[in-house]
Amino acid sequence: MASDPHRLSEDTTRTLAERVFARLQDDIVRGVIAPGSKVSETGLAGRYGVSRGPLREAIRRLESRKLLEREVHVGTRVASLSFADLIEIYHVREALEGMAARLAAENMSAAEVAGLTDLLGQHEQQQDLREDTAYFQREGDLDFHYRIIQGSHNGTLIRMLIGELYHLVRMYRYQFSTTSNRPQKALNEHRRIVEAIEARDGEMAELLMRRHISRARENIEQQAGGAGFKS
Amino acid sequence: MASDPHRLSEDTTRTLAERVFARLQDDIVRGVIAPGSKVSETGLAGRYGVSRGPLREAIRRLESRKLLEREVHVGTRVASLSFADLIEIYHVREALEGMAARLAAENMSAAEVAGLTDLLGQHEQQQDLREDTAYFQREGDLDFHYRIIQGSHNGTLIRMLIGELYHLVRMYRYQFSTTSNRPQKALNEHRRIVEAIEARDGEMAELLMRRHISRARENIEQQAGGAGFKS
DNA sequence: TGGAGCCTCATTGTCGACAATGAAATGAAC
DNA sequence: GTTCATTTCATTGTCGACAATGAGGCTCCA
Repeated sequence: MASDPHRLSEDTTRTLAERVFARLQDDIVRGVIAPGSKVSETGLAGRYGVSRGPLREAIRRLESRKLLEREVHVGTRVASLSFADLIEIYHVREALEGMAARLAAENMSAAEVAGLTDLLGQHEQQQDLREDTAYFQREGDLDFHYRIIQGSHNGTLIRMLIGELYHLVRMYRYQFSTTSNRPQKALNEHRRIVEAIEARDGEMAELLMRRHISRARENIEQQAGGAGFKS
Repeated sequence: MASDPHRLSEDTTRTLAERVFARLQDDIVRGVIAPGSKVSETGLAGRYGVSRGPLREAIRRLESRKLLEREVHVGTRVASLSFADLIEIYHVREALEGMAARLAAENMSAAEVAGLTDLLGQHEQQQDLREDTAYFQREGDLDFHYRIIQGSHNGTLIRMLIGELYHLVRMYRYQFSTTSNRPQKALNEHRRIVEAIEARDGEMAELLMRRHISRARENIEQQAGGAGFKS
């Protein structure tokens, strides 16, 4: 993805509306467009070089993903996660990803399990060398969770988590530049989850995943005082 | 023109796109437009008396709710739930509504609990009188679940369940005209869930709700042979 | 000086027209 | 008669223009 930040790629395979949707979502999640800021249709249309038609479609889709908030006849603004919102999301993640871990332990193919073990090994090596810790925390952690969710082989579950919730989680991470203060602990927890999946122990995988996410939530709750949350 | 049943009401409070969205969703969920049938933008635009602009926005929103399936440059068709899809949804419901029941037991106000008890009383009376059983099964059951979900006071959870999953559940119910063969059992299970909530026993409420939905799923799985599922 | 009402204007909502695409219909070659 | 290429043509994708709405500024009056 080495394209100009403000121009849609010349990829003609997909439709214009889809490209502007992906582009706009990325800009929102990464914080290129400030959370809470108001965006105008004409402004965005100019920014991405499209007319308002495709843009409005993208806005509607982002709206149903809670990345944009619209008020009729007034305007659209980028969502700004409140502390309460984030805690809510983590509670839902706990339930859904716990289920995903259980299903992954039951349904993952041998190749998928091997790939997961591989990924964990890479993370441990990075951690070992003390290199690129920020990368691990920001995207590597998500890769790990993505794999397990995909491994559930439940399309509805995958859609709800990866297709909807995780965009908000990612936006939050960019918004507060969270570099977890517990990377080593998180990595150990990942290790134990993988072991449970390798052993095809669904119950254990669910328990460990729930605890893992629960601890992450508690960590956020503790740090909450300092950060500048919406309210 | 004004008497055309398919024309949108003259309600000018909301925007045209929102009204056509609500209208189209209703027609899809209720099966007025046959599942799996192809719909054209011009056709729908004529049907609802709007131009293609607002209609396309409605289509995009229904698409993200999985009520419509679109193929670029080809067309849009009404979603048709496969058996596997439905089972997936029930698994997700089990996790999410179990959580909702626990949160409801913890967070519902006294007034909300009273209202829930009231609703259950009405259902038991209807059941007792053997009247309107179909109504109970189709909408009354959903009312019960809606209340508990709302009682969780978790906006994200409410959005995912009521804002997204339940439309599919409702569509399935209309599609197969399901008159549950276990209304009395289901009602008893509802009763026990309410008792757990009244006792503020979150763990028990979650357990009972999970079991309730799990049994409903098993019931569907047993009946599956006869019905004409997509594949 | 302060406030109420009016007006202006930027922004959103809606529409019809044109371009691009894919699928069905037509016809020619074997 | 079958198959393949070509050509239509209906349908979707995109655009610019017009209408409607609400926010902010301006004037006027007490």
